[in-house]
Amino acid sequence: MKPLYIYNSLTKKKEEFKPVNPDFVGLYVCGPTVYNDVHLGNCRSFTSFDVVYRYLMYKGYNVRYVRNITDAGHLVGDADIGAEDKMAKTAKALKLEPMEVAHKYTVGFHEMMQKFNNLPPSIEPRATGHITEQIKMVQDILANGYAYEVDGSIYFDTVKFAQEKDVYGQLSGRKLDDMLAESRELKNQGEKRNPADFAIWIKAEDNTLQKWDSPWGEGFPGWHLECSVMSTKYLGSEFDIHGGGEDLKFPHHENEIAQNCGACGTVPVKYWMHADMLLGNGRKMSKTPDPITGKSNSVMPEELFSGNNEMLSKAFSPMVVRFFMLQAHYRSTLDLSDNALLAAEKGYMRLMEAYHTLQSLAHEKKTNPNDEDQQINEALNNAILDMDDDFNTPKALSRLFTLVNKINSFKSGHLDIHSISEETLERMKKLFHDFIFVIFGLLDETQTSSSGSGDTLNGLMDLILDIRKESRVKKDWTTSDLIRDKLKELSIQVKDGKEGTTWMVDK
RNA sequence: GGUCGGUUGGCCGAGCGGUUAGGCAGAGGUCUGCAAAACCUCGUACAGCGGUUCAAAUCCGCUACCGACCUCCA
Repeated sequence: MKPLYIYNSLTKKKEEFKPVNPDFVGLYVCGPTVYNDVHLGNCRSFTSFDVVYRYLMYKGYNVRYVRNITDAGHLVGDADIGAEDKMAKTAKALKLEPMEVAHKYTVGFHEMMQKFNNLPPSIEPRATGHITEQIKMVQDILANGYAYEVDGSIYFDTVKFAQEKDVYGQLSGRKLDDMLAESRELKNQGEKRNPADFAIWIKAEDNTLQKWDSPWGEGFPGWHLECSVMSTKYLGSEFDIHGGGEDLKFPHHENEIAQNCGACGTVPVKYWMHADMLLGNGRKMSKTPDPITGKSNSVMPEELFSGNNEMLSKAFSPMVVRFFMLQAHYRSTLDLSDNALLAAEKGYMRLMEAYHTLQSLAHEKKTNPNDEDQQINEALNNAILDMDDDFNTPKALSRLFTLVNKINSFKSGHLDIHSISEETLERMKKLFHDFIFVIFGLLDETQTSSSGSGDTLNGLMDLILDIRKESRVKKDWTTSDLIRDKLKELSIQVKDGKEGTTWMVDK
């Protein structure tokens, strides 16, 4: 296996990936809090990690991919000063049971992941399904002296932890002293001994909707706890990769590390990966309304698929959006705009068309050695090296497009197919397929080829194009152009080539 | 205010010391009955200023602008 390099947010360096247990990979990704519909920004980061998951498997690793569903304990604001629970807020607003809210948005989330062709994780644990384990971890942390109880709530003692373990702040690049100095006068620290402390178990009020019995009375777990608990439970106290959005780095992931370390003394994750944000109007796409404009800049996936959004000139299909995301590196911000999506759509169609063309190329086993052969193999090799270099999908995609050019040239006869060996052609067919469908996870949304049989549309198109062919032979341009123009109106593009006419459904 | 990151041609985006991706749009050409598609050719972009170097979009410094995190967000 060729080495894989991953940029590790913890060390801020690219490092060679070496799994804790050879051939097995534990991958944990922070999932959604199911109190609201997923927006496109969420989809981007889940798609980024879907490619990571796919590529690890493609390399031959046996991957256990755990992605949680947060359905409890996620607060808006500070726990100690009476903040609102996200689940409860929605439940009250919609007059639903919290479990109903969770279910509704979990179903919606799954549907959306499917539309984007993201593979389901191996395990998708829920916070509410792991209350016992969370209580146990709170107890462990208490037993190790890194937490304290105040009136039925348990707080993580960040200051003590930071003093005793040289771990806190490493991931987010924060110094606890700085944090203390600046936040001293700003915040109401309530029950906490220190503003940097955070709740790991929160005492329930009378009107709290989701609450469980614990040694400290009725309450519910703190937000960061579920990830610590569930990653440990399913992947062990030390596992390979933990992914999430850049915005989760602090405080969520930093606190996660603190909890794990506070409970069992070890740092949980070898490689931290953070996906950068999707931008809308130059700003992070967020469900939370902008405090100045009062408007959310988030684009909902449905709006994209329907075109029902003022930013968009038309509808875009999920695979076009996926392609659009693949054209940027996961660690870069990505700017969504109508123009960019339009460009992605063209590129996606071109790639898919070339894929079909490639599959139809035949070789007569006679070879005139040429450097085309070498160029093609080089592009294929490089595409793999690009993926090995921190999952560089845009670069790998660019290699594919150099092949698109070759493929079209072979078809049109500008290049002789026999300037490459049969092995190279077969290798290109195989890898081109693998990249598009297996690694990038794209689906073929194009309707093509008159070669397909049995299909009504294909049959009709064969018939129509036959009639058109007849009229062209008779130089009846009026009829042939009428057919072409009317089909165009129906979004079917007719393409006359040297070896006959093909067609495709335009987006 | 603190911490971190970004600024690449008309747009989106790779590259992160020398060989100057890719997609889209644009110009010219080939092909075509005409188009479209495809193919060929073209555009010399790296925020500004200074420095290091034989060599900088890439390293260092300063300035400007933008953003993320520091409250909840993927």
